[in-house]
Amino acid sequence: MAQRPVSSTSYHHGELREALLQAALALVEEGGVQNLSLRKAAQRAGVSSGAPYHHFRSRGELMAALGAQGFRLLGRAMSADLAEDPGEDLCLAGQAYVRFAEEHVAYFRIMFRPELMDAEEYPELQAASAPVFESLVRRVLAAQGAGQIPEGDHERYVLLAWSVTHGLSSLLVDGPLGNGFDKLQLPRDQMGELVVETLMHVLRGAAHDGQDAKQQRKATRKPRARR
Amino acid sequence: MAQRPVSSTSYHHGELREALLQAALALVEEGGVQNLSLRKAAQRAGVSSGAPYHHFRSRGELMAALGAQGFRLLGRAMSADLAEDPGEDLCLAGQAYVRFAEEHVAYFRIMFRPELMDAEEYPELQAASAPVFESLVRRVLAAQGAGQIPEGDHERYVLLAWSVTHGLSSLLVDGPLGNGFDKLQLPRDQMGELVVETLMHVLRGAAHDGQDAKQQRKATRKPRARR
DNA sequence: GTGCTCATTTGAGCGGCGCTTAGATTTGCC
DNA sequence: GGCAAATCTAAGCGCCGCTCAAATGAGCAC
Repeated sequence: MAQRPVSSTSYHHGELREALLQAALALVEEGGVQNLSLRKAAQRAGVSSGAPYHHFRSRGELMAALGAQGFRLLGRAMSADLAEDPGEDLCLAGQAYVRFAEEHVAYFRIMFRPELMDAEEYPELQAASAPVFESLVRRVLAAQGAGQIPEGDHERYVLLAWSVTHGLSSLLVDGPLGNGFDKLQLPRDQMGELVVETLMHVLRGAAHDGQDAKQQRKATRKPRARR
Repeated sequence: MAQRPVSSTSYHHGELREALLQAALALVEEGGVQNLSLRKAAQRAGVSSGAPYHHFRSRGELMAALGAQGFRLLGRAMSADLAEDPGEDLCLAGQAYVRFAEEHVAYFRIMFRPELMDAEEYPELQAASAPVFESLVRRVLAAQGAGQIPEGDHERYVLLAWSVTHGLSSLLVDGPLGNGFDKLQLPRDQMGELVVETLMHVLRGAAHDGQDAKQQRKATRKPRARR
């Protein structure tokens, strides 16, 4: 059963699975997803081209394993910064999402390519990505409870927040051909903070707006009569 | 110079370039980007495996051509619905963006994979995608002028709007492994309308909010003194 | 230690891929 | 009719994912 000899001069590698994952990630970092092949990864790990198939049923399964790693990293990154204020907390999580995409381009590209990993077959992926989504919902509900997001159906705000962070991340990672971004004056590495803050700002504005309207409605019986 | 014999029983195909593009799109629709190979496309068009290279220098160039087609379609889709009200206009354009992604998954997947088309080398792509971005900026400025988006630096709102529509589209197309979406009660085909409307709603709220604050500031000299 | 078992690894091989090249075929133009 | 250019074929190179029989060695019972 090979218990990690670490110095691998032997016939049995011992840590081949980990070595393959590491090599695969490096290959993606160097030349994109298309640069990742099991043969190259095997070569880097110092084994023959057939060896990987004892640890991964297919290239897709290796990609799924990398994707799961990525989701676990993302989850940790989003839980790293905490804030007392629920709105601020949501804000930090969103910014962490975008920062993760910028700093781990290779992971991000793999994570959202379900067609590359014969997804759905690999429950590890589901298990790794579920907490990320759940924490988002939790944060949106908390922010709503604190009156920093308009009341009512929370799902639309979950989807809105997720769309914004994921959209900006995708645009940064798979760039729009340099066509729009280059025309914007904003520096790339500040877009995450700026966009998430802007969204949070307008959400708070709308939340207060709604409260005012409601209070006013209560007082004067005239709905939507602001200003 | 072959002038499209249409009924192609001859040695020269005559419309091979178009036939290849059509076959390639069909292949992506059937099995994703990974299912597209020049050899298969050539076979569908009834020519040998070397023929495509007289019309496309590489697989990437064919993808770039498809991507350019996609951007032109997207541009047309976003200009289809017009509204008098600038805010409503921006809203419709955003919803058209998401609808395009849902209805033309194959195109959408190709358009935002710069690594698949040796992008930057193909000015056709730049030319096709630039108008889409420019129309977005124009609409944001118009909505700002009509007081439906907070004043000031418009770029943050351009980026916000783009991120929302692109993010939701990406999530719908490259699905988050069914992990989050399946837990939401919202029907997939209504997410586009809902999210874009929600964003526009909070933007309007924040815009009015800012106006109120400003007017109040003018009157009472007490900044941010609302409620 | 001896011998057994079985996961691991090898190496050869299959079909498919992107892309190149040499040569056959056709077209448009003079 | 004849010619140059464009188009297409056929063969081939190296790489790919994946499979399989055979070789290897680690762990375990004794």
